[in-house]
Amino acid sequence: MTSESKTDRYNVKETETKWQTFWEEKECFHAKVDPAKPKYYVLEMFPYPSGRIHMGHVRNYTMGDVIARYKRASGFNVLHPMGWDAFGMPAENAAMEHDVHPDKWTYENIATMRSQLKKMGLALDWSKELATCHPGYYLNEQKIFLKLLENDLVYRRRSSVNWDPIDNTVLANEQVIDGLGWRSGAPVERKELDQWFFRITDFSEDLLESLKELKRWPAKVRVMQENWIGRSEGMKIWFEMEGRDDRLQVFTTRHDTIFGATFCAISAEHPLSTDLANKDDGLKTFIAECKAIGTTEAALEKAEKKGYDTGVRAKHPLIPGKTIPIYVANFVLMDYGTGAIYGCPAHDQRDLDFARKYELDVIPVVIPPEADPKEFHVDNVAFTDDGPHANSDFLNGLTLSDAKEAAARALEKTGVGRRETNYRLRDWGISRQRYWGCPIPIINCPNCGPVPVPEEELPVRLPEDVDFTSRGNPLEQHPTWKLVSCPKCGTGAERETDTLDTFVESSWYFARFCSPRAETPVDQKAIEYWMPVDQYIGGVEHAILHLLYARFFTRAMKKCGFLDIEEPFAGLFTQGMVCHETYRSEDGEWLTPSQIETSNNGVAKSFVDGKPVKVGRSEKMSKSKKNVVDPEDIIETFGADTARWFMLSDSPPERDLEWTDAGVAGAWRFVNKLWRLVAKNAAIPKPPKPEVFDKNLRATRQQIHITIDGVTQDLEGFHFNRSVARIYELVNTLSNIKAKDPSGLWVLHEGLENLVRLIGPMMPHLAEELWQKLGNDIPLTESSWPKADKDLMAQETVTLAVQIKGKLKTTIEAPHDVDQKKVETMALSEPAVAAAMEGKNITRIIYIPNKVINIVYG
RNA sequence: GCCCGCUUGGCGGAAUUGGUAGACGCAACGGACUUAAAAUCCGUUGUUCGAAAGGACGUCCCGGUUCGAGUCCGGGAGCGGGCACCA
Repeated sequence: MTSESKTDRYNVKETETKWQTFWEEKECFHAKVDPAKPKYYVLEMFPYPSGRIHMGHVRNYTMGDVIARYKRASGFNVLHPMGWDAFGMPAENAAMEHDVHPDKWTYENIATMRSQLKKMGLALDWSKELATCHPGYYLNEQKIFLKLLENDLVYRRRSSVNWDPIDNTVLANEQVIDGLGWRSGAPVERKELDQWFFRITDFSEDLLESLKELKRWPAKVRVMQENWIGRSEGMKIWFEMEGRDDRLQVFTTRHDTIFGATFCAISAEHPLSTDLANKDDGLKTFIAECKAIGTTEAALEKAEKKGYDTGVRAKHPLIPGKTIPIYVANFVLMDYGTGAIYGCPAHDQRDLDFARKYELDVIPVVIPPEADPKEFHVDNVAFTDDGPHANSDFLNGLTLSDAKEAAARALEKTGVGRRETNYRLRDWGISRQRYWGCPIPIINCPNCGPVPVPEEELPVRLPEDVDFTSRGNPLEQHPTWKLVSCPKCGTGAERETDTLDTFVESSWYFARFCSPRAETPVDQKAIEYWMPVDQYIGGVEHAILHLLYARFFTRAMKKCGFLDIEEPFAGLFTQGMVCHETYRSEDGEWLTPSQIETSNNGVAKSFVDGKPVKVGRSEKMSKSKKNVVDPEDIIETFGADTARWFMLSDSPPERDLEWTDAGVAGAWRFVNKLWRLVAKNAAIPKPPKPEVFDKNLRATRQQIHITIDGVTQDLEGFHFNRSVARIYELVNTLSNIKAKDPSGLWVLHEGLENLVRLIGPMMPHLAEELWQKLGNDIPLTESSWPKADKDLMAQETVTLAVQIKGKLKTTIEAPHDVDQKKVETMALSEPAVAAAMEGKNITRIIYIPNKVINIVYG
């Protein structure tokens, strides 16, 4: 007890509060446009204000903060803002469940989370804080929307939603569980509504091509977006139909297989399906069945592939007199291509499964190179490789690409086909039948149709007096809000009651951060200086939708003259999740980690009732599985620096992190170890620099400078865990400096000063405190990043591996860059090598300087 | 179902371009200090055979390329992310 005197133990609370206050009062992190300085914009994906911050936030913001502080020390003018992605469903759910207004709920959550984030000691510019649910934000979003509308980037069409027939409510995909509504339990139907869309597909090619330029994005994210956009070159082909005047338009990428076409399939939502269903009750029933599947691609793909023969037959475009059946099929998407396909079962697995099920013909038109055209047939595995064509008239013998070309020409010549590039990407549906979102600034007039709300009447504010007890969209239920007169003709009209998808807010907030209080959506001067974001950091789960929407929106804003860049994020880093073991009681109830006691023999018991607990594998921290640790508890007990350090140690940032008590304890021990090491030695003044250093001290200095260099490179490359390991090694070395003569003391001080500067971005409070202890008047936050002395880093000798036939025999010490002859002599005279080589004939020696020498014998 | 990842000791991980696998941390064990405990410090720790010296095996599995493979290629398994209304 008494040995734990004031000098031994680090007073975390006092110190962290001290420096947080200091940074705030001095406005250290307020960013101002300064064209004389190079800028650096660091941004972490802003949080949804769900209530309290979680470990995922701590990890995300710690990483961003390390970059922000490191770049700042390296001389950049850093913008590092924070805000709230404040619109969304949870606020409405809270309103329904706890009778609290979404506005109140959201702002209270923001207040809580802001104070929690402030305790993390982040180098944030809080003066730029914004919340997307604030009218100051959504006013500008409405302005952008209207500009987009003017520029023909917005349109309205019918599109389906998940409809709960009991609650009379549109459901999010998340609210559909196994095809049933989450509250009512009723089977969910697809229902068509008039909805607004952004023309993201206008930019398909550009969004795809520009991915190549995003050099500082993870390759996997670029690949995912590439596949998502899904460019494919193919043909539109028109099939005439027996007994009908219209033609069926299909899209295919395998027009070389046209002679193998044995059926056509159309989507249940295809106009032809609707038309035919009028006279066919069986088809009507089948279409209803299709619409019960749901709207997600996964549900459609997993559903059993089914079809319904419409009885209408399509005429083959190249074989006179041949007709094939037209089916309505549940796996054909109306939104992709033309909503109609032709099937060539022999060369497409899904078509083949379908053909076998409905006993349709299977005609092979491509055969394996060595196969006999007369013998080859397809059973239950489609042949999808390249090969000579057969049973295909003028295509016979041609390879896949030649056959495609020839078929395309023939189809174009007769006017029944046209080459076309198609994209899997669909236009972005932005209508949401919900209250807590940005109102769409449109008035629907019975005479004029949709009319923009005049700019001087913006923002269209959300009404506050809303009722969440009835189901459906509160805006639509509101007695007066929607009743207005048409701005054009003055007759009675209705406001658009749909609100915008919350992805719209997150598609431009990064631009708004540059000038969050500007009267226009963005301020030119600010945006030109700060944009693009130099480093964006967030979860991989956003790899496609959010990031693609933001890329589109930036282009759309450019087209409307708001800004002059295409790509919002020059650098992207996607971090892993924070996981924890899961615990269940004997009766299967989930338990929180704080309810668990683990005894010395490793048996886990419930802290509450002493009963044994089943320890499950580690999973992403989630409320539902209760495997959560509250960051605030950790910060209260161990301080922000400990939490931050733990987040950065061990796990590579792109991978999942396993949260363990032992790991936190280790980080906490290290914080104290550092404090003791520096506090103890800072008391002894630094002597003048000596002329010479002995061998050990030279090695220590070498390590100090290698560490500076290594940590710098690690931070640049997002390898925080590696820099942590280097810092541990340096601390071990510095702790072991025995000689306290002037030269030893000088080196110790050199090491400590640099050490403190290196930990600055990771443990800013402790680093500031130690920096002050070392006698510095200028705060660390205003000090520059250390520079490694390359001369001191040079290695005098290296350890070489000596291998025989690739197997390690021994190692030898040799001068750096020594030539091969000398190494050979040294290696062969090693006893272990000599013994192993006795009587053997050397056939080859491979020498990789400073790494390895490999002796190969006959 | 489709697209994209990941898999290395008891555990988290390191190994910059194909060149000494296991750095660093955690846990465990042994020791020092202490009346005792905590804290701290020192040491051992991939598996296996061996008293030791030393040997063999070893990076999810199977196969290949190479003087040499955790790293490259082909096939497979398990786990995770996304699939357009969760954010």
